[in-house]
Amino acid sequence: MINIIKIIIKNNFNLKDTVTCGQIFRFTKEEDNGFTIILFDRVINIKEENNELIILSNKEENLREIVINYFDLDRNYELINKTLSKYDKKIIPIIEKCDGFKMIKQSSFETIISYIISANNNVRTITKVVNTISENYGEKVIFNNKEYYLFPNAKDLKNVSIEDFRNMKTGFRAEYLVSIIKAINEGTLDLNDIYNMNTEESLNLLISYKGIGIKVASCILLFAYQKFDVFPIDTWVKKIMEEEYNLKDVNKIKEYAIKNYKEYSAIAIQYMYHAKRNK
DNA sequence: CCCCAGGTCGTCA
DNA sequence: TGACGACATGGG
Repeated sequence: MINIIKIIIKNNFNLKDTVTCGQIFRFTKEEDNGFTIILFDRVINIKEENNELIILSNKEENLREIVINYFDLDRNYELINKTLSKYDKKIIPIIEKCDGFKMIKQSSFETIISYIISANNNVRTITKVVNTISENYGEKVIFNNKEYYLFPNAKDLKNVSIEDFRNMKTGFRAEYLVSIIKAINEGTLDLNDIYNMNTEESLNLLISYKGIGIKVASCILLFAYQKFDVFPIDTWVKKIMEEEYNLKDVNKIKEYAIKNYKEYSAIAIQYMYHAKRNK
């Protein structure tokens, strides 16, 4: 039988907002307010209870470490939030709405594929497409007597054609997916190299691939590589920055973020996104 | 039939 | 460099 792992929550942790805010796409909300999430090589069920996280998984190996790492539970967000509010008083109510919010550390390959699909798309559709790809090419996992499918790795997608991707409703992004999957399988692109690169180098590398522009590259570096000095400015962030700060132009927003949010600009922008999109 | 969604590409000046 | 239309798909 499956063992239960319990993790005591030391700092604030808002499981619901962290999971549902649009960082990740492969989860389901359960009736008991817990979540079932597919991450890396396993499926977990997680819920909050009496200041503890209760976790079940189909795979116990390193489960505690993997969950703590995935939800970034050891990072001091109090300090980050203090830094953000230091030069910008207007962001304080936004930060308060994001209390307990963590930046999830995702699989690099899954993040790249998901965020190429995210271009000019909405969260619901992205979720549907990413799940379809997983169901067709990912490893099947049984958990709680239900079938789940892991996100496929690059080798699993080696022979998937543009037409195949089109049939999975990726739209015009199909050729971009095929192209970068080929680069990874041929070894011209090694996703692990990016961990050792600085932000500018890694941005330049990523945007050299078709389908990855500055916004998608920023999301990849934020969500998979924990580079916080990027600017994932999407339509929602543009809206809130125009309403609250009277900043229309993307470059003006960047300028403001560099000046006021320093090395944590991406987290500030993520807070803005969350505050605006999730009302 | 319109507009919009975690934008990017190619083209033209 | 900067502006601008096209691009697949689904929902409001």
